[in-house]
Amino acid sequence: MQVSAYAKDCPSRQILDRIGDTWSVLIVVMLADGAHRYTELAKRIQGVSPKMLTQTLRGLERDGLITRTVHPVVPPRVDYALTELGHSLYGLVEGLEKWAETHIDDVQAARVEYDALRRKGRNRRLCGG
Amino acid sequence: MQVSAYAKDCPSRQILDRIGDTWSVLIVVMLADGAHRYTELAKRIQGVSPKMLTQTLRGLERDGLITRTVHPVVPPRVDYALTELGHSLYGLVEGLEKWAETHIDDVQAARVEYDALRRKGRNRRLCGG
DNA sequence: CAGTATCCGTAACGATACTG
DNA sequence: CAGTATCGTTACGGATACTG
Repeated sequence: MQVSAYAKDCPSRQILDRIGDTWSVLIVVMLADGAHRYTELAKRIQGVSPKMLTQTLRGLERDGLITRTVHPVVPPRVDYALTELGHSLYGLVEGLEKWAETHIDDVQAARVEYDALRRKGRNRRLCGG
Repeated sequence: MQVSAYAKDCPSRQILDRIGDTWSVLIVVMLADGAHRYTELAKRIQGVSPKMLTQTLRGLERDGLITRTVHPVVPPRVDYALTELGHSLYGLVEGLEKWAETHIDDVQAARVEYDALRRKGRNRRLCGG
C-alpha cells in the first residue's frame, strides 16, 4: 500500500479537509435546523471573524453544500441554507459526534496515563544518578 | 443554539481535529492491516518528514489509538500498531471514505458550476428571479 | 534504525477599518 | 446588513543535519 498526502483528487482527502475545518462544521451544524442570515451566523458562532465567515460560506457554497439567497431589499438580507448534499454531510457529522461521545472517555484516560508515565520517566532519569 | 469554536472540552471537536489531520489519518489507514515499523511508515507515506511522522505518532499514541513497541535489539526496531480504539476510529474513517466516494461527483459538479457562473458574472443568486 | 534539534518560509488566521 | 480590503502575527510544517 502506498498513500500520498498530496493526492488532491482523492475524494476522502477533500471531505476530510472540509470536516477538519472548524468553521465549516460549525456552520453546517448551525444550518441543520433551518436557514440563517449572515449576521445570525456571525453572532451565534462565537469567535468567527467576518473574513473567515465569508470565506467559509463561499467554500461551502462552491461545494454545493449550502445555498446563498440574496433578497433584493434594503437593508440587504442574505439567507444561507443547507442543500440536500449539505444535509447528507450533516448526517456524517452526527455520526462523528456519536463516535466522539462514545469514545472520548477512553481517549481522555489514555492521555492521562500517557502523561503520567512521561512524568515518571523524566523523574526517574533525574533521580537515578 | 450557540456554538463555540474554542470549546476544547467538546468531544466532537477533538475527534474532528484528529480526523482533519492529514498524517494521522494516513497513519491509521496504513496500520489498519497490521503493525508497521517507523521506516516503513516513512517510506510508504509519501512526503512525510521525520518530524511530522514522529509528532503524529506521539499524538496518536497519547490518545490511545496506536501502540508503540520498542524491541531491545541492535539496530533498534520499533513497531506501531492500532489499538482496539484505533481500529474503531478506522471504522469511522471508512465511513467517511464511503460517503466521499458516493458524493464527490456532486461536489465536483457543484464546483464546476460555481466557477462557471463566477466567470460569467452571474454568481448572484437572487430571490424571486 | 529511529528518532531529535534547529532553522526557516509561508500561509492561515485574527483584528480592524472601510464600503455598496 | 453583508460583506471586502488590508495588515500583522504566529504557528504549522518542510528540509536537513545530527545522535544514541
